[in-house]
Amino acid sequence: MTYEKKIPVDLDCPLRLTMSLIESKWKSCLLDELRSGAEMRPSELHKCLPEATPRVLDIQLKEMVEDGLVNKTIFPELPPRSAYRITDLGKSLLPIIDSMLNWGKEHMELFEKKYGR
Amino acid sequence: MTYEKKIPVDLDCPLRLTMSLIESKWKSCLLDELRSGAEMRPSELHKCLPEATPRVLDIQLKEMVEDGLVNKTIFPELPPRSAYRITDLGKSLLPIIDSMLNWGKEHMELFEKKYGR
DNA sequence: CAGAATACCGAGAAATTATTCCATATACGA
DNA sequence: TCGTATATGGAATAATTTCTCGGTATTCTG
Repeated sequence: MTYEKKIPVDLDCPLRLTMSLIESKWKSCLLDELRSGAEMRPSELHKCLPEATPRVLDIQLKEMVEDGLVNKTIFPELPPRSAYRITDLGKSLLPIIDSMLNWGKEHMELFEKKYGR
Repeated sequence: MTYEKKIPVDLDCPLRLTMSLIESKWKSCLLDELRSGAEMRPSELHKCLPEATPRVLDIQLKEMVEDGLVNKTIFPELPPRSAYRITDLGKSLLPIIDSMLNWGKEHMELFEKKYGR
């Protein structure tokens, strides 16, 4: 496979373990999009995160399936159809995603002033 | 400079903003080490995080200073001495660090079983 | 005096991540 | 029939991040 993580997650330190599961560019956003527990199709997720290419979403979702954060269902139909759904393990990360989302909202203005636009 | 972030932080989405501040490999660990508010010297931080090279700690601390998460004091002495201290802004990230630390502790065993040691 | 410790930084190599482009196969609508 | 949508993934490239090595300068210890 072209994309294969050498060390899937970091087992040396609890903080690094958690970070290594979500630090890729779009994983936290994907968990946020999937938070309701509803099934979402790849094309739907791409519409929610248009800045990400379908390719990178595909790769990161695959890793998240492997790590147990989301499930994937493939419907044997044509045209092809598949769907992702957050698992209980993935849901247990949502409080962390929430706190990052809130922190970001509270401090966005500060960083816009500092770096920004 | 050799190491310069092209886009310092991600201003497009609150979640990405927060992530972009802490997603580098050692930043969350550095915040954790500095949490008490005490000053810590670079060599001291390296002793706490021996897996990281002094070089990468230096680079990531510099970015954290720029982002306002830590302060740096340089003492005009020889041999050279400097020290880092977490800022109020940095402290406001500690609840997030805590929740990641706790999640990691709770699920470490699961991932050790899964990906082995 | 030789060597370690101190902080820092440049340069290049290596590793990791992300992007871009192309190809597969099929059904549906214009 | 042609174009679009669908999901997926190979391959090459680009971008980013981290690692390794070496060099600066000075003090202190053995």
